[in-house]
Amino acid sequence: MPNISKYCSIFERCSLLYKNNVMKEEGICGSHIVYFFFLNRNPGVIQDEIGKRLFLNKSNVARSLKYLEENGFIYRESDADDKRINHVYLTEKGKSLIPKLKEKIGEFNKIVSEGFTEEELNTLDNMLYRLTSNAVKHAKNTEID
Amino acid sequence: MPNISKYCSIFERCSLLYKNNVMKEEGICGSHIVYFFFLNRNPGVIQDEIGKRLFLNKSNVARSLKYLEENGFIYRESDADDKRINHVYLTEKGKSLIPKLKEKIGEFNKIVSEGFTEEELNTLDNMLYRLTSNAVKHAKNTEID
DNA sequence: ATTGATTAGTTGCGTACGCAACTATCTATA
DNA sequence: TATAGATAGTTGCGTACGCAACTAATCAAT
Repeated sequence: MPNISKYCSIFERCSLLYKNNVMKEEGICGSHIVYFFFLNRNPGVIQDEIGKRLFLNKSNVARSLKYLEENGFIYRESDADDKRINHVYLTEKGKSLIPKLKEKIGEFNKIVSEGFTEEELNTLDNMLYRLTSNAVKHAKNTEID
Repeated sequence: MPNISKYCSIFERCSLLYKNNVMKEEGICGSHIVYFFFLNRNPGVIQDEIGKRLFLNKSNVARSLKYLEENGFIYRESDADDKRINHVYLTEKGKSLIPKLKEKIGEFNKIVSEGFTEEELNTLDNMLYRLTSNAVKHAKNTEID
């Protein structure tokens, strides 16, 4: 596997550049997109879980959610039984952004998957899941989303 | 391609964590490794070219090379005909680190490629090259290494 | 019930990165 | 040969990230 790591690294930088550009007009950063999708699928999830599933340090989760809350995209509710816990939800404003995000990400996906068959993309997705699971397991012994 | 981007992002973070850990004792950061390999293959390359091939902003190239030079891993020679240009080379100290780096990266590769056949890894490498080339071409219209 | 360990979340600090503005050169054209 | 534009590299600034130390709350074991 001569260059897998390098390609992931370069792809990730390109990806963030693209996302930052197209999301600027929505008032969010490229790095926020994963939170929108994750919260859309998992309303009420707690911060700690977000970090574990997305393999993000909880300090980054705290900072990103702070921004998203201050700008009205999400809200947090303290758990009734355990006051340490915050449940996180998309606001209506946050939910209303989902289609736009999907559209923009779809455009990017179309660009980078040029020349790939549907089957190849599924294979790639599956391989990257396995590769990343191995890496995550080795690093922290957790499961990714 | 539901999650390719997310997996690349997570994999990249795991990868950097691992590299930073194992390279600490060598006095370099995980992010420096690509420079060693690139300079080993391309002695005398100029900074601008490094940035283009590795898809790194030239400001980062300048900063990383400054560190590597100050710590004796590389040296730079001004071009005889064009004083703007720096040719970059590994020093003996830098070259002597290459086998160690290969060994450490090899260990990481072994971990993350658990469960993959040789053929699958070649397929993955090829697909990631194509994916990343598409992304890079779209972002900057350059070729990666 | 008290106290020590654990857990969720926040914050300060350091590193990696991109962008824009800058300097110093080189090139082209007039 | 002036001078405007292009090019290689550097630096200041802002963002994304991880780590470690912190607070507040909960749990467990006596």
